[in-house]
Amino acid sequence: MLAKSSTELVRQQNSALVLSALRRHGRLAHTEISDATGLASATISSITADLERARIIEKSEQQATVGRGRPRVLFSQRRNCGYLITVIISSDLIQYSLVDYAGTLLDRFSEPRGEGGTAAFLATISAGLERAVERSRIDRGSVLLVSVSSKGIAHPSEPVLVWSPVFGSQPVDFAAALKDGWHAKVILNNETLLVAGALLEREVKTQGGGEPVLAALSLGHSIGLGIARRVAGGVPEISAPNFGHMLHMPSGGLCRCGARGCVEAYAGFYAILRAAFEVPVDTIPAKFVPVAEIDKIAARARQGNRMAQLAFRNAGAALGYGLSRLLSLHGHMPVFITGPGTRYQDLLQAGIEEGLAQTHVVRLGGMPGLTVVPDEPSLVFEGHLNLAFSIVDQDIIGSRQSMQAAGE
Amino acid sequence: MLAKSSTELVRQQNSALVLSALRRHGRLAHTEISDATGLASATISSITADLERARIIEKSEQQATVGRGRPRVLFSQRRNCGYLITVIISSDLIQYSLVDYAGTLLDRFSEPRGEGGTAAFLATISAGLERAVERSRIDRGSVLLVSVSSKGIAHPSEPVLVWSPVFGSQPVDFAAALKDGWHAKVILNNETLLVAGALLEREVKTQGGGEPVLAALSLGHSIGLGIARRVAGGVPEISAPNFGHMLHMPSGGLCRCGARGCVEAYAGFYAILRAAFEVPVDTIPAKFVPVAEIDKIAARARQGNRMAQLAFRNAGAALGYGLSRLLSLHGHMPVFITGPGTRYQDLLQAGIEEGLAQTHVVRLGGMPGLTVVPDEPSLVFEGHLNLAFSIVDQDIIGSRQSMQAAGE
DNA sequence: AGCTTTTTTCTCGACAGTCGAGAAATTAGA
DNA sequence: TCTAATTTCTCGACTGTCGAGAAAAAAGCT
Repeated sequence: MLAKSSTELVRQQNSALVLSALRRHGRLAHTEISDATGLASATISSITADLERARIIEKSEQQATVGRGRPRVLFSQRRNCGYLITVIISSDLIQYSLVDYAGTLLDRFSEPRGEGGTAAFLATISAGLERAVERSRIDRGSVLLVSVSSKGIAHPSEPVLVWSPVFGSQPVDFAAALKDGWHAKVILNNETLLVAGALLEREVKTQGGGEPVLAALSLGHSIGLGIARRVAGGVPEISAPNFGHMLHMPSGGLCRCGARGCVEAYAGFYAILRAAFEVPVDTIPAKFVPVAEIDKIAARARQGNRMAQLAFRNAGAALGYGLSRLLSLHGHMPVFITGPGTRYQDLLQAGIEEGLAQTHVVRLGGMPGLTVVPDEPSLVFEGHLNLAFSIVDQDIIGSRQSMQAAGE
Repeated sequence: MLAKSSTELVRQQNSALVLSALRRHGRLAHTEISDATGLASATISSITADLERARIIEKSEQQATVGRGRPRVLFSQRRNCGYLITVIISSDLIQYSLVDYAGTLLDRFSEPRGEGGTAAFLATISAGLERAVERSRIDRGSVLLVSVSSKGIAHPSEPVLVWSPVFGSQPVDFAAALKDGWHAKVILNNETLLVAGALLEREVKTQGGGEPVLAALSLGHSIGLGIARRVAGGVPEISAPNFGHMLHMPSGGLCRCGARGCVEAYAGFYAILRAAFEVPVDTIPAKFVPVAEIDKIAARARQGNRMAQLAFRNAGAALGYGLSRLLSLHGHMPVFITGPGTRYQDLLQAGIEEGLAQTHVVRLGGMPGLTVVPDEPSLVFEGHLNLAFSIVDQDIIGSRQSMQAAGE
């Protein structure tokens, strides 16, 4: 069923367009906004006047005043229009970042994630959020959005972690981490989904004509995958399929998730460890493997140790077969590999390519582009900002009465 | 990048809404359209007046005149506003159907698809299309759309068959089947994609609140899969992943496509034949297997023949593992099984469930709904109409100047 | 038959939004 | 001080949606 349209929705859409142009380029003049959005100059006047009245954007006083003619007035987001907190959960740490509405990082700190069940975990996060606002003396009510990322599977609409390596299928509802005084919306996304979104945005920025779809593959203790697709004239579509726990080998090695034969049970760090030491594949996987441990195996492999080489090669093959299935089911697309596992790319590459090579998709469409992108943490943060601000902007514009009221 | 909006687009969107309501319910009164679309009565007046002026819809004279009050005037599509030809290509036949703008079937005939290369094949279709318009004495120029379906992989935007069981990776461009005098747009879609689209539309009609996503699995000589997803307030999103040639078993049985270990090489009719007769899995697959042949094997299996039973069970397992991968990469969704292979469902079922059961997605989300829907041909045709008319309507509305001009 | 009731369609004016054109503003340079 | 250049701002025309109520037309009632 299609949705009906109206003139008000037109204004909403075009306001969003103006804000997103401001996000992308930061601090724009009237004419520049007009060029970037394709809207008529008069429309820009009207929209910016509205947004200014609603205290969402402001004219920045400092103007470079270069060239002749009437000096341009630059618009930018009002910094204290609202705040955003990103919460990046990794296996041992939780990182909190406080960002203002203009997108500048105000504060960042990390805390150990601690032991205990989901309740203790949520309490830790709750405390972390409190600390974040108190350190910068910010009103809880002015935090518009808390954007959480984690490994595992997020509920498609609620901020609930449906499955995670640590808590299994015990659900974690991050909305419960906000106590009284907070009005923020909470969103939760898979970490690699954010990476895919960030990579897509980078592609768009550098060369607009790039392929509008890509996959991000994160290698580490667990295996993450995100897909980002730019659809014509709309908000990009990003998703995080359950790649790490897709079936690789029926009745195969035991996985941390309890099932058998998952991709992760062959390509995760613990699986590489298991294979290198010829431990039976049905032994319970190690909870956590220090990277140094895998580094040692990699060193042995690079010195010619057959068993170590085979461990990496089999891990690569599991990834390659998995990627071939991804391409079969989602269409051909380039793959960007990231995460701590990229340091073993030399040992994995052959297996990955072997796994891909023999399948129908690859024979038909050619080997997909495989690009290593090492700096995962900054991609995750970038992905947080992209996604979070697009939601915040949408929400702010959506609540039109606020704009009307502020106009008084 | 978002697209800019304008008042004209609003009218386009709302006109499309009116036309789609007319498609769904056929022959509606002013008030009914208003109810169905949520638009104000005055807006309906304006839009219907426009569409009538543009000779797209008309008031149907015959009114049931039941109840008191001013009698309602019913609107419906003008039948001769344009025509649509669907071309359904199967392994041995090509079926042509001529449909008028109101959606009523005017003519239908089938022809053998013949032998020879792609050029001869296109010539056959070209002749078939000519025959279709001549039999009904319809002007070639008034055919708005030719909607073609086939097994295989269609190009995402062009009407080009990128890979097919018959022609392999030799491309077939159906646009070339239209000679001079034709102005029709040509679209090509995978057959099972249309089935998925039709099933989704049926779900929407019967119970609006059903899950907004489903997969259609077509079992036969080859294996087809379509996914249909209803996104909030938009046109449904349908796709046809390359499921049949997704990797099932590394270095496995030889497939018709030339690769090894595809799902089809275990679950296609020729694969069941191969397995039942214990032919080595690397023998060249049979070009075509009569259903009677598989029926015989099924009869033997039902009488307790172990080898025949195993052939079906393994086919089922290949499907089950494949479906588990589908659910991993596309999220949990119900599966509708169709095609000639559904007559062996009793023999396949156990294997399918076995393949699904052990994977992480199914352990987490439960066994997906598996529903058998036998009548594939009518689903294919339904899918053609759904998709084709949504495109035709969009095009007609999109060309606004035609509406203005006709208004003179 | 004539009046009332009921239901539907049609019309009008208010309001929101976009656009093009051109006026107003403001600076650099002659 | 004047002119050219450049940007912002404003005005009127146009398109579109909406609510309210007028107009139309059939059924029922007296």
